[in-house]
Amino acid sequence: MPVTLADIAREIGVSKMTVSRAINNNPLISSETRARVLEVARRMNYQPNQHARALATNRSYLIGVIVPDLMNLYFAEVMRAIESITRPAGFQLLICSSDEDITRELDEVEALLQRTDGLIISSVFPPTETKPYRKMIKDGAKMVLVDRTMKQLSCPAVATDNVQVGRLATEHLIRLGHRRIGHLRGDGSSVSADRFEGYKQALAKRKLRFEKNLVRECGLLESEGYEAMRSWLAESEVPKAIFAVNDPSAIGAMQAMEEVGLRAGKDVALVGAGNIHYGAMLRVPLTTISWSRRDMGQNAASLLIQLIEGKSDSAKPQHITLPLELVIRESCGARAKATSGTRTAAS
Amino acid sequence: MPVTLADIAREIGVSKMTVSRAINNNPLISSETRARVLEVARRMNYQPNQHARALATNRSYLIGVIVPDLMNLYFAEVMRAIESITRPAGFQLLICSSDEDITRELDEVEALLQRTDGLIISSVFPPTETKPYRKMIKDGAKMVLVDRTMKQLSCPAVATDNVQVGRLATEHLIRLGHRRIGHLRGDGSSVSADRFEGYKQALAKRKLRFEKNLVRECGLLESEGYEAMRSWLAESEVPKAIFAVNDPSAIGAMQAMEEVGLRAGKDVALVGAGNIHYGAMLRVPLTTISWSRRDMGQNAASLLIQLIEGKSDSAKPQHITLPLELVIRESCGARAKATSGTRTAAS
DNA sequence: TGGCTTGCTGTTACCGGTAACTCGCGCAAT
DNA sequence: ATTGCGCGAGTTACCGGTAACAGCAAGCCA
Repeated sequence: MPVTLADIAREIGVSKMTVSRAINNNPLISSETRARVLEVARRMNYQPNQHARALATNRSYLIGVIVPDLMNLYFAEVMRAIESITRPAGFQLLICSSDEDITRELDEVEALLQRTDGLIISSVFPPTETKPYRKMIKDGAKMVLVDRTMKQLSCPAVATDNVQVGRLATEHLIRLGHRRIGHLRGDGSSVSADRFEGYKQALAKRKLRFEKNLVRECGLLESEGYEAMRSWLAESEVPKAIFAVNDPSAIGAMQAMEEVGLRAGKDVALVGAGNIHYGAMLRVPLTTISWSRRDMGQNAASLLIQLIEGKSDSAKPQHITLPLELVIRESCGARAKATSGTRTAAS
Repeated sequence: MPVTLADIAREIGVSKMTVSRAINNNPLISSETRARVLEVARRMNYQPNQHARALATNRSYLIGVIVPDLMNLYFAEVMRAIESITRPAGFQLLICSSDEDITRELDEVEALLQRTDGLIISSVFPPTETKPYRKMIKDGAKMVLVDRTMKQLSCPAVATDNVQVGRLATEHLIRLGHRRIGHLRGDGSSVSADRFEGYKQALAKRKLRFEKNLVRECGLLESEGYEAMRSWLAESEVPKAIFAVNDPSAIGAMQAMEEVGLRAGKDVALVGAGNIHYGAMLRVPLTTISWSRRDMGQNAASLLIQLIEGKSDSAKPQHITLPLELVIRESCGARAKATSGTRTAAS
């Protein structure tokens, strides 16, 4: 049904190849012929078959993106930034969500590798389990890690120093006078582990004792933050200051607190991480650690395109670390004047 | 580099076709042969080339989704619902954002039609301009409209009755005692037009005069709601009650109000539409009109899959309209007791 | 005039699958 | 013994592009 190169060729009386060359702006063709072909192509509403093209050239001009959670606006911002680079470069995005699930992530990755030129992954994998990815990279898979990285993996990556994230958040709470500081510690992913490590380092630096029962397991989803805080509230005394592994979990925790009449910033000092879009507009504006989602996405996209175009030295993959800043709002109890929060550059 | 059917065939000493049949569970093959093939395929880590398959079968198992705004969590919820249906059916999603831009939407649609089996579109087009889509559908394009529909287009669609949305919101404000009700009226899209129409109908029904200067042009993005309200505040008196075309614009307007010391729910009664995720958690929880994003996405996905599988009667495309409810929170000034808001079924 | 570029176009084969048809063989029925 | 049938596997062609090479006329120089 759709028009093919052959149809156009027949119509004008030239070969398929000539038409192909005209369409692709190949210089080995006279400008009159090209003009004629393009005119007819337009008239017949020719649309190249992308699958055929991909099969012949082994390039699909598709980039796969795997994020852990579509409902986390943090990733929406990163994707938007990715798109701002890939789109002008002629790539389209195949976006998938792993829903913070390892098995699902692996499924997605394997499916996407077949149909894309490369992947941008925010991986849910624990930092130790790099085997599957190691293998894929050895087999020539082109991928870039973003936000959630695996240090031992020889693969370009864009992230923040998550140990530093944990330290900044915890130190801020210590500075506010708190001595018993709790932590909602996320899952087994590298981000969670690193932020937890930063939390411990901050305590150690100020000679505060690390208490195991001040740390609660919790996922990275808002719903998980909510559940974690609910059970914490039900089971024991909750500390007066808490660093939550990320903004969604902090927001979930905040909700659970409100349900029992506790208010963040007054009864419990709360700090998150990620600076998601609605953080400043919440009932209690969220104090958080911030970094540029735009730089994150744009850098990741550029790195991947370099990989795809073969313009990067694959011997030593580039790792980009983004600078952090502390954004002080009300949830930590240090009332900020400006609505948008006081920003303190760091690291 | 990657393993192909031919490699496996050579390895075992059978034909490509036999391998293909084994992989695709074709019954015309002995179970011993199949077992042997599958074993070798697994051992060699065979991954079928999707482009070749798509070229040969004219099926890509890709579904394109075009939404107006990735940062609007409303659409994140819809996409998630779409995925919950398409994924088990074996399709992957190619997600694009039109950024509320007509030209860009058309670009995306044309690009996606080439590589997908069908599209789910939340169209930014004004309801009158249906020509491009009409043509594509005539040419056999498979598409389903979601949320933003075009009534004159013969194409399956899932949406709400947006006139009703405008009426419910406006009537609620009237019920609260307001007589001069303003409206942030969105753009030229059908949703905006319909909600505006509902606003006017509600006024007419209560014999309230429609005042042109109580209606302000505004887009559907949060930033546009913010800008619209800012200039409104700068230029003239803002009415004591406002129906904003959707939640993001309402939230943007709320921010602009806060900047000049006005508080939604106290100084100005504000109602949005869409019930986005953070609506209940905002500094001033947002009163809104709600409908199921889950049903919306799931229905749209099912309709499209029916279209693709050829199981639907394409003569009369199905239109699904979702029921509405009013969710009363604080921004309208009617203080609700429960945090989650009072829900009133309607329509 | 012959040989050599140069510039444009055509030919052939191939990318990696699949549809549709063909073929050979064993076995039951005639 | 012949026929017919069904099963399992192979052959061939094609999906719609593109790479690589071949061909061919005009133009230039010796």
